[in-house]
Amino acid sequence: MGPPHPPRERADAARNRRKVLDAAAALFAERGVDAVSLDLVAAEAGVGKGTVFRRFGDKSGLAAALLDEREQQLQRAILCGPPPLGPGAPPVARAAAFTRGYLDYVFDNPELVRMSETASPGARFRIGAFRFWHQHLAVLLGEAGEPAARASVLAHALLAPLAAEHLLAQLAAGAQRADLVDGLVRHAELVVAGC
Amino acid sequence: MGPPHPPRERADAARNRRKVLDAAAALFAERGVDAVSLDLVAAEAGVGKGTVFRRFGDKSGLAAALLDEREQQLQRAILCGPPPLGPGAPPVARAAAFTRGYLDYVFDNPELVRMSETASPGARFRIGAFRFWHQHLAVLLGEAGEPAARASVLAHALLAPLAAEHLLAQLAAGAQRADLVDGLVRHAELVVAGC
DNA sequence: CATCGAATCGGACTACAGTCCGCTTATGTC
DNA sequence: GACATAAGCGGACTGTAGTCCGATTCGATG
Repeated sequence: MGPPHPPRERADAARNRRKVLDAAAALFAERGVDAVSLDLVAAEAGVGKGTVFRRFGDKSGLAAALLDEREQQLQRAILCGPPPLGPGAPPVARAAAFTRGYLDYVFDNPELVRMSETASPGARFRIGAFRFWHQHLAVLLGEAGEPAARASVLAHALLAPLAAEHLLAQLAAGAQRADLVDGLVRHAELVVAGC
Repeated sequence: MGPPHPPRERADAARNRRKVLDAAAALFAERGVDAVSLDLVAAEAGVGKGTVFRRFGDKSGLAAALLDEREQQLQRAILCGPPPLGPGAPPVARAAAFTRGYLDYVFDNPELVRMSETASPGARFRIGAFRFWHQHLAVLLGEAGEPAARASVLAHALLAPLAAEHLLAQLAAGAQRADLVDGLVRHAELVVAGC
């Protein structure tokens, strides 16, 4: 058999995706994530509205695409980076390191993360990355001795307070970033240590 | 001085509020919370659109108004009901009882709670009730020995996974309600016990 | 290079959230 | 009971999310 005609992305499609991502990054940085409509992104990118929606679905998909690289970086560090974030350290230390790493990721661009999580209802859980974080924590909890059903729920409990919306709400209420990191790392340690 | 003209609610305003709440309850129950627009609620209630928005702000406000009674019931039980939910029991037991009570409240009407939490961004934290729950847990954590800044963050961490959106996502992913309750009660115990 | 099938494009279109302001109606006073 | 005042009403209006499908462009093939 010859080459199975791998369905490559068309050249114009790739070009348009870049134009949209560049325009979105510029507009988000300039005016703030909330003040930018997808209409505007499309106009600025010089493409039609339908193109933006077909490719990214909604604003949360667009935000997720912009965050993709940073996110994969963290995933790689977990899968094959040095401990305690990567494999090799005990579960409590890995969970604490994950919490720090994830908070760094969120605080890097909180508005964008919030948008990727909340633009459409349940968006956060549909993202592939969420499953990755959840799976990682559930495995750590399993290693620490929790039964599977409970480990899954506790993994959710560890991830829930890391949502950008929660963090931003606490900052807006006057909390310090250092206190958030401190409290959430302790939270992770307490839960994984399991008393 | 005479009576200071207490700004009472006008009779027609009260009548309209009832009409809107009744129409909303009926439509939400019949078609599901998501499939009902406020336009439709206004039409069904026989009032203008502006009336609905002026009084309830948005769909989350309307949902919150419908939940108000059930919510105050839980608040009363915490403030002056019998232990372990009410005062008198040790912090760990009270936090566990709160978790059970709150989950009962959410599972009573999950779609409505989700709407009250997510219709507008950050809605959950603006509701007065959220502050109440947060304060309650922060006090319990303080009694258990946590310093104030950390107690506030941990109280957030206890509340975050109780969001209807999280619970519904887990149910949709196949989790059982009993496992959620079990895991989240344990979560609360672990955090308040503080190792 | 000409042709063809299919993937992609783009903007008109629908529906909804939320605002605004001239009109109506209730309430308290004489 | 009539009046003055302010609170409340309601629907027209604006801007955005998201859909849809006829027109266009791509890339492979002979």
